[in-house]
Amino acid sequence: MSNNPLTQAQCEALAEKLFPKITKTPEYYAELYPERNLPEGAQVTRIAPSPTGFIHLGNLFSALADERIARQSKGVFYLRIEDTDLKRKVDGAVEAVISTLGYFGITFDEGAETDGDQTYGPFYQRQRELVYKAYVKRLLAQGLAYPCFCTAEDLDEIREKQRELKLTPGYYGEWARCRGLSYDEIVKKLDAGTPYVIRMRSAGDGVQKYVFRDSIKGEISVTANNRDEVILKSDGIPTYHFAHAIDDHLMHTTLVLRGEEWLSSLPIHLELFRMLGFKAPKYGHHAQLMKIDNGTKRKLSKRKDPELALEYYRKLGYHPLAVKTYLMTLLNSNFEEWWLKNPDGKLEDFKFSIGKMGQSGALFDIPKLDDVSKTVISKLTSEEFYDFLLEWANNYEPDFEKLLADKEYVIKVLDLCMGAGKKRRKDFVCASQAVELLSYYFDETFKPERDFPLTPDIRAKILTDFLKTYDYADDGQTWFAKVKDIAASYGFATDMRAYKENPDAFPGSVSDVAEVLRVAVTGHRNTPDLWSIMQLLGKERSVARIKECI
RNA sequence: GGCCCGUUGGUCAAGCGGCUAAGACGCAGGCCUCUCACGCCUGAAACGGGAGUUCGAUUCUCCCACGGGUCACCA
Repeated sequence: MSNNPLTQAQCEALAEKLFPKITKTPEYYAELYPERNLPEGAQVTRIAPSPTGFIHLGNLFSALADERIARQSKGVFYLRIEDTDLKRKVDGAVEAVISTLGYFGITFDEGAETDGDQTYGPFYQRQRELVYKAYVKRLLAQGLAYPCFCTAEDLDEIREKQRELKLTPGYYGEWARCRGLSYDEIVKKLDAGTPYVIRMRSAGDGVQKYVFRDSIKGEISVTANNRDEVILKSDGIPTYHFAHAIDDHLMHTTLVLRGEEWLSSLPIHLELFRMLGFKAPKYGHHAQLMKIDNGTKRKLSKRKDPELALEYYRKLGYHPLAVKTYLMTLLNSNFEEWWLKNPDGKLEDFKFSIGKMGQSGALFDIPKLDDVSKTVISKLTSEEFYDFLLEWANNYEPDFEKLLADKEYVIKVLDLCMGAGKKRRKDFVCASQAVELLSYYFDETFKPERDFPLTPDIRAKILTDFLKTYDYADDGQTWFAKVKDIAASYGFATDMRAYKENPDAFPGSVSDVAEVLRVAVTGHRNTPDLWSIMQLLGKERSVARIKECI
């Protein structure tokens, strides 16, 4: 007990004076939350967001890793709500966390608002106040914690002085004024009703270094903590540090995965675990997601980057599996290779390992997301993609939802647009983009750009010629033969190879003729097979659209 | 500023003392009996800098630079 001016008896008296109503002991809680009965090697992981109402990519990123590790090892993955800061609390935030993560297929075995096992609950930190206090009381009795009466101004003053002296700022050593308070002084302040916090009495010197083994980063050098960190705030609620130690011990978390911004407070946590007589969990600190801004890499920011919010992707209609898959490529460097080899493999089949998690901050790359997304969607059946579009439209695009009402027709359209068998097309990136891509299949959204090749008069002639021989009953080959005939009648090349070898020998080619038709019918220059489209649209509509262009 | 983490093509990255330094996205070019998409082929493109250890450093050590993080009664 480093320079504690109080005697053992005084410590105990103080603990009792401060927390007379706390009668449950650490032993009681140890029994209440027994060791989990899990198979060998099972990992217990968790995500512990604070209910600020903002769920971002980083949350999903770690949740994905936590979930994989737990499920893969037949362990437990739970949700704990860190609502110790009432200033940041937002109503409905917990529901938002669950629903948003749920959208991306993340579910919990236990935790807040789940119907899983409640043995280790409650999972809201606010509701665990008495648990924390039992441990605070014990620490007090052991002389490992003490009340501190410093005001915010006092602390500012201390920091200011330290800054002048070029010392490390913080409440430690001789700067920890209240650390040396006598029993009488403490009692006097307490009786006067002076507000206080409880601080841990650090035994570290802030100098000694030791090597810590991080599950992701490997060996890292840490300096022993020497700060008398606040463990219980003046409102009687613990700080993150303390709640983390208590909860993760009592809930028997085996692996804590968190952002590397926590690395600097690791010494505090380690000391806390030691002080409390707990075995510390394994830690894995992962790098942050970054973005490129004005040529420099920086952390994704809540205020400046809408793409940080998960809601952003949901709104744009990215398929949840696409976002997950992309995140997985960032999460585990060997995932992509595996995915290429196992194109039909499910995410769950991939053997995820924390050791393969990246060391440095990955840049979130939308083009790459889009590519992954196209692939993911191309693996969906038309039916599945239809259901996805429908659900999205139902939430975000009511007009589009109306168009989807004719399911039979839309499925046929999707069949065409997605291609069949091995020849899958990869046109679709997300639902909002699909609305654009599909626009010409519906009269309501058909807005032709009419960007024709060739001159207006020749184009009109081609269209007129086409209508003369057009027969809806023709099969694709017959149809195309007729298109070729038209091309030939204008002296256009009908053999594309010959045309490409000597383009100047012809005034145009069959591709120009097809293009004129394509633009007339769809309003676009790039579409899937035109004959099929016309079959789908039906004779009336196709002919009408062509006539309109003559 | 102190402390901590990081630095391989534009991006994500493999690499773990000896390699023509993988692969993916993107980009450029080409091929695929009408465009596009798909697919395939080809190409351009990288070890931040400086010392040291070593027969030999992308890989190990140190220094520097740069990037990031953190120093709250926020998590």
